[in-house]
Amino acid sequence: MPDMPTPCLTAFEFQRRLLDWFDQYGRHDLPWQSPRSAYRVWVSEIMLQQTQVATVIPYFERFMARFPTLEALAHADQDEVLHLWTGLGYYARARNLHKAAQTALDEHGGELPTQSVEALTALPGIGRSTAGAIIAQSTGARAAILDGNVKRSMTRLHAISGWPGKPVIENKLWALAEYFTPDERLADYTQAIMDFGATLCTRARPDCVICPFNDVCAAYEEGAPQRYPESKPKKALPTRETLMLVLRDGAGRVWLEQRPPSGLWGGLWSLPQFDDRAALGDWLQDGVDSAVIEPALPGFTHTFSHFRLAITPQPVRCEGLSGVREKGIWFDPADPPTLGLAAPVKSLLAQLAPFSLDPTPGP
DNA sequence: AACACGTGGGT
DNA sequence: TACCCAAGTGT
Repeated sequence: MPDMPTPCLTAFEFQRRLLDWFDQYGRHDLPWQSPRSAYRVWVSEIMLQQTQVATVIPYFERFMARFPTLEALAHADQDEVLHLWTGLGYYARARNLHKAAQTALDEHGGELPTQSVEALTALPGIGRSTAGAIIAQSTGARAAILDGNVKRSMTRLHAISGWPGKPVIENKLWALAEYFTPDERLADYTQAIMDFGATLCTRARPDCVICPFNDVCAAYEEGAPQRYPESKPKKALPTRETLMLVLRDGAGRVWLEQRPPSGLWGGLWSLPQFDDRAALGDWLQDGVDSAVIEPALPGFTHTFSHFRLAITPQPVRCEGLSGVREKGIWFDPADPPTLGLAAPVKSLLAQLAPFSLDPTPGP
């Protein structure tokens, strides 16, 4: 292990203190802990990527009720998988999960290949850390994880400067994570190190007074544990402007189209989108004779991590639209289909429900 | 290496 | 309020 900082404790002593703390204060009743299976742990770990436990729990319960086994998931339509992911975000996780289930069914006898980190990371959506978490929790074999909790804990215990996302820093953190990983009680240790970061060594207000490592923590010694980990370098937030139309037929149904299989909201169903008004003009001339564009809904913007999306919804009254575009559906807002919808689109449609084509003079 | 990828919670 | 960021991975 080149480049490993001097550990704050021997691996054995670190494990003893952490597991003692976990036995008393750790979380022992998370939904994926009982019953514990490779499939359930896998699904939970995918959902938990960049997503907090409290957010995941209801999604996990619904997902397991509908897809109790890897085989059930593999046989499902992607539309239904994305439907259960609606609102959770990072939809590539759902597409990759679905694809990986099919691969496991076809090439691994219907089981997750938990024999090695390499076998697991060959599946889409499973990286080094997620592979370690699955192996440790479902088989008990020795495997390390390096999630945000471990990164925060390790940078503090060893006063490691620099943004942990930087490869040189990340390598040091992986070396420490591997070093501290025990040979026994792997499931407990893995849960313990995450619980420690999530509930004690928290980002804004770590509870150092009751921390089992406060006598060896370099950041605590410096008097400012919250200084670690250092922040990601910030960049300007671009705004993407786009035009999304709300098209309604005589029955008040809304026209939805499936987005491309990758990229933003990949595979989800959404309103027809146009880069600019010129593209819209072409499209309307293409098949709609009597379209009337009238502003009715307020401008809509949604802020993402890396950009702002400005949507300009405008209802279009038209006749005989079906056939204009090949792949789309007329969607009744009062009768939700089992299709994936992005959260802002779902919200927008919900606001649309009482809307009708009755002549409603604007203000 | 740097960026894309969602959403909701915390301060 | 306006950031920051959470059980990361893929390109």
